[in-house]
Amino acid sequence: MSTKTNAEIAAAFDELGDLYELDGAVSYRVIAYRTAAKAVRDASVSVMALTRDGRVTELPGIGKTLEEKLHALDETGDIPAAQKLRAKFPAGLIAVMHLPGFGPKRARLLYDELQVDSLEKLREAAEAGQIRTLRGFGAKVEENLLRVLADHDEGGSPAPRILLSRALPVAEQIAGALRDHPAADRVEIAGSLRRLGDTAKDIDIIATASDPAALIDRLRELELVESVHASGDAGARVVTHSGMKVDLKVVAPDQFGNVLQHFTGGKAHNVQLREWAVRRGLHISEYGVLDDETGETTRCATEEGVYERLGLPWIAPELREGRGELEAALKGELPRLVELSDIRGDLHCHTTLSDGRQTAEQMAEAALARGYEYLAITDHSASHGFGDHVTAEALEQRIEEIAALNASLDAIQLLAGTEVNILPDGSLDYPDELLARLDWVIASVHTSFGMDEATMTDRMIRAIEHPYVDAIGHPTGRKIETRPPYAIDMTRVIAAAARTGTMIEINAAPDRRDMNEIHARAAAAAGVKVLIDSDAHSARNFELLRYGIATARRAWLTPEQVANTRPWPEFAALRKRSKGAQ
DNA sequence: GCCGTTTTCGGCCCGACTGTTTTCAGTCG
Repeated sequence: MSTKTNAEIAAAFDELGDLYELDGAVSYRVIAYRTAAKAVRDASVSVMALTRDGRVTELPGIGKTLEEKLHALDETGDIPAAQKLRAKFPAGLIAVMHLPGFGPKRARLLYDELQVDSLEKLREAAEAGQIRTLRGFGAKVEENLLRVLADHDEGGSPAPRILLSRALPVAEQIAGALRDHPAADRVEIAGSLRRLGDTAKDIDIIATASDPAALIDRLRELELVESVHASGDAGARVVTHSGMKVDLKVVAPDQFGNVLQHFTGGKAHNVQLREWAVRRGLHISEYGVLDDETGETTRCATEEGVYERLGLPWIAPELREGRGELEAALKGELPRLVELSDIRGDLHCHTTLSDGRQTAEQMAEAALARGYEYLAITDHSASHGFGDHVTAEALEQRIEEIAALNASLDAIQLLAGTEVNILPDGSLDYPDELLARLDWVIASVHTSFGMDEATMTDRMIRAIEHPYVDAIGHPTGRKIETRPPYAIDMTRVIAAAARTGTMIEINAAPDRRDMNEIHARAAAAAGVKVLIDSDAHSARNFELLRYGIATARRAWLTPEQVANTRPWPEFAALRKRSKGAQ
């Protein structure tokens, strides 16, 4: 039997949490399973490997009982308690429980009283007017339910998430417009947008103003606003023409810090922060910090003030995911996170030779304008498969062109490179003699995504072991909105990269951000030098590096752990080909 | 079910909203 992935284990714990909830278990037990599921999902190493090593209880939220369940999952592929409860509750009941406005209590009552065990049965009961007869239910619930079920039928996606690169520029534009208003004092973006996650649900803005009504009016009148859904003394909710919800809250200056902290989240971070505070006799909310001893609530004008009141240093929003940041803050071990200004070169971009829009010279000039010290030109290789392939002969000619360009450009080092395809068997589609003549080789998978995990992982590791492969590009192949990652064991990939001195890229293209923050954190911890690359297909695309930086920061990466923060001579020596030569 | 700068037992985040209620339960973020 194959080893369960962290995602599969997390799903098993979530399912068991749902089943226990239906079974009426004390809520804290249910919460414990959900917490454990998150800890597993966020773990940067294989949880099953930890289990076999007897070290899994080192993960926060995993104790003796869950350790036993992990052993069962490993040995039998299932958890006995889950099997028992699945026999007790039909699967359709869990779907009922997850409907908006419904939960375990309501689902259970419907099951016990009306034998509702599926969405179809639920609809029948609602249409027959049976639901309003139940205690705690009424006509309103029944009406809302029928509406929810109708949405469900139309494949109604509940509040689609928006890619960060679409939401953030809009949020920044709105925040900028508000800041420019004379009534504005402080204006900040909050929510998952401020934490720079892959996607956001909506745009949250927190502000203070000398004249709140005037600032709220300013928002309502912005050209990009399509409609106003709610508006009052304390804020407004509007929707943009592009369909994004925008929430503006105007608050008193002396509690701006509390509100910004509260609405920045994330959920797990805030829960942990509040639990931690309770143990010290403090209670945190968006309104302030209440001290049990004095009965007084402290309001904070700044976010720093909130953390300081708790005896903690300010924590960067990108770290606020409940992944150990409180413990690190307490010990004074928060990382100095990598910043855009630390980056000295880009090791992955395309030109008109393959599918890019600008020439190598234009790309070099754009990189120079960004202050880069080096740039690798990495067009697609011989079998790219989309009509943009670069033959071996063309690449040989390109090497000469780059040499000539380098002679004419003093301030930047150009690298003659390639983004070479990793073929299904793990071999590369240029001869070794040609790869040896290049300054830089990044290898990526662009075809045959459907193979099984072991085969795909072996394929990738064969490329990693190739002496002329300096780095692996977008290692899981995911496209956030359109394509899941192919099956690959990143634990093995990272181990192979660490062993061979192969770098792994964080591809900054905002629909990729691949590797993701979990893998990037694991890679750095394993000693892999991480790259942050734009994969630019035009000079303008260099701007997208900020999204790679965001992923790196969410992965807790320091400049030291990112290879392309180094000056050129140091970076040059870090390449596998340089090490091999010495 | 987890966990300990009070605790190995007895706690376990905070507030808003909705719809049902006549003081609250359930759900949500």
